[in-house]
Amino acid sequence: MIFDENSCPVTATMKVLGGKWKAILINAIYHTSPARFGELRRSVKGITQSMLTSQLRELEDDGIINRKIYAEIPPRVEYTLTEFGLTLSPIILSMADWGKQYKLKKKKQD
Amino acid sequence: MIFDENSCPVTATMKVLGGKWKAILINAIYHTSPARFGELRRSVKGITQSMLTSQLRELEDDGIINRKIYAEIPPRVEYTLTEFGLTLSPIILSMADWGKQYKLKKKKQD
DNA sequence: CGGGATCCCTAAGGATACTG
DNA sequence: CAGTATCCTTAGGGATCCCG
Repeated sequence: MIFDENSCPVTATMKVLGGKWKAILINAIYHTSPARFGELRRSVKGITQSMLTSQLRELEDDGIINRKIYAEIPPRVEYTLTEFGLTLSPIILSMADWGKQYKLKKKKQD
Repeated sequence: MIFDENSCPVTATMKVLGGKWKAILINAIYHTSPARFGELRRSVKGITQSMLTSQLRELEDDGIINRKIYAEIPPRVEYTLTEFGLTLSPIILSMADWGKQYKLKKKKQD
């Protein structure tokens, strides 16, 4: 069997939620919907403004999240998962599950 | 709610199957078990020997795959998923599923 | 408040040659 | 056959400053 990087659907998924921040951002928006920009910046520990902006844009381009702008002063922007983004939740939730098991396993090794 | 990079189980999972090759390698070994080194090098298109070696080592260190060495000439090494590695299959399979939907969606956008 | 623009640096990834 | 060992390139990520 041939596993081509460009045709592999698993790799396609990894491109969408890969990198250091996307999975955690999807998870955060999933639990904090709607989520404001500053709210995410505070709750997602360690992320910089520029990374938060760029990752949110890429998620938006991929159809995972919605960006709703309110014409107010001061400005307000709210992020929510799209319907398509919600189809990721089984993956995110099972990843969260597995991550917990993995941490337990790691502790035993020490 | 606080989402800490170091405590987030989703991030922990991403560290295990993140990067360019690990998810596709797990998928490949899942479908080609036991998988020999050269076999993987041929079937996983585009991967180099050094990347294949390093990624397999990291997966082994994480307890995802087994590495069985046969004391033969010429040498033979077989890789299989561990029991713990098999617990990843729901994630991998749902990622494969989702990736297909994502590709369909992308095509429509063009 | 929610960004954009710019510059910078490390680490992930890749190419090549050699070996038990 | 299944790797090591080196060297090299790039892009992911980060810091800082500026703006409507």
